[in-house]
Amino acid sequence: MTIQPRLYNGTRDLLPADMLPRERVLAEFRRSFQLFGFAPVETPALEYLEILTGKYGDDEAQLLYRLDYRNDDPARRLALRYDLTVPLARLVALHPELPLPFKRYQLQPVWRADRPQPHQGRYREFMQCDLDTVGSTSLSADAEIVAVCADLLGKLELPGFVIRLNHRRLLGAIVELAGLDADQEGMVCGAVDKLDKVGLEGVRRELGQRGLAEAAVARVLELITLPVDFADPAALAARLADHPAGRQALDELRELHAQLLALGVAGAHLKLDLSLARGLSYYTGPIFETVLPALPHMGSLMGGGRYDGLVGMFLGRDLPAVGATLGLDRILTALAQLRPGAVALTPTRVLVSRSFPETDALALQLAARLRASGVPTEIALEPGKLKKQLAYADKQGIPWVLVLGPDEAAQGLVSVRDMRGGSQQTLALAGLVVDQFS
RNA sequence: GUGGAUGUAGCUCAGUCGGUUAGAGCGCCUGGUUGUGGCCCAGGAGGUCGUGGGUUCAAGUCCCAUCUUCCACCCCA
Repeated sequence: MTIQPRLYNGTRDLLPADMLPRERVLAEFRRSFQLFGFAPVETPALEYLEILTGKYGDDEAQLLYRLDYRNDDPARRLALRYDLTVPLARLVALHPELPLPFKRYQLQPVWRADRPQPHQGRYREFMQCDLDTVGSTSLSADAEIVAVCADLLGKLELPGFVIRLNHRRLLGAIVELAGLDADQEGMVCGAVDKLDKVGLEGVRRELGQRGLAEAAVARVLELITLPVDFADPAALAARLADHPAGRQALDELRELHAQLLALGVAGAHLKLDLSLARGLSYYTGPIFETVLPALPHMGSLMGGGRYDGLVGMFLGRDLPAVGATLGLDRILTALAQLRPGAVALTPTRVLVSRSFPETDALALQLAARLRASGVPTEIALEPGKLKKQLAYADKQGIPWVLVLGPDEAAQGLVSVRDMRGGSQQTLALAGLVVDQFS
């Protein structure tokens, strides 16, 4: 009786062909984060349920994985973390000794109980790559976060990525100017967020269906479709003339934009977009999100914003914060869809074959020498037919095979076979140039 | 969570109006002697037809249930 091997939907095994590109991208992430002075942390997969609840919005109850463990005691209920931002807020509140501003990055999986859609890079267990600055109200903190993300997306050669920028208080101003109550903001933003997907009429229909008066709908649509441009937001600014908070939010976005340009982010990647809303309820200031025009079915690859009230929920006093999340799995899915091609199955560059007892020790010594020079090297673990060893190298995509038999050994030589081209040459064993293998 | 599909060999899929030992391509294994992969040739292994019921003389094929996976929406990474 064997147990049926199976995977929970929305989780996956990552094979070498998945992990090798993944590790490359992760290394790039770490490098960029540290280059901007962010330091790594990790937090537990498990948190007390009460830490996580009440932070994420309407669908939270449905999406949070609660653990069926000590469910009798409400104070001890546990859940799998849903993101890395709330655990960070909890961490900061628990470590008041940390010097501020605290700049940290965190690369860890999170869990969400929604319906998986692999083609959209959507899973129940997925890796989030977070970057946050806690303890600064400066717009430079916001700018830095966005700049790191732009830097990374550029390095990964994601074509034409667009960072949409908006401001929570600007959305609030629009709702007020449309003559609506503040408690309708969430609903309005939710509908407005779909503008680029369902179009103007789609948004109009949804707002109508949700009970908004026609006149109010018209005012909302008029405001969010105002021609907006960082360089010349005149029309919007005019409409906000009598709304100081909205006016200030717009000024903040313009300042953010100016700093991003100064930090070297290309203006073509930046777009002021009044329809960007974002569902997480903890955002309070500038918000941003990145999608790829080439892959409209894919959700956002990166998203974030300022959340000045979240840490205060744990600390008792507000501590400002701003951060972003990069979706590693989604980025890798996007890259695979945009640039399909052969992927490596192994890091091995050289296979040292073994078919001859009399030169076996010599072959092992050769492998040791290559490794000492930094060349990822395998030895044939089961000496035998050379044919099988070559077939193995071929299937694994190992580019070089070395053959060191009695013929070669007698003259101090080694045969070097190029598996991709199919050519082979015999070189002096002592003068082997390892550079050609790396 | 809402709506729609799907399930036959490791993978991608055929399988007629229900009818006898369920097929193909790819992959895998062995061989085509003596130290050489890919291409070619010859052979071979591998299937509870997702699962459980039902209809029928007879079910991969029809009906019901269930599970699985996928797609769109919702939301987001």
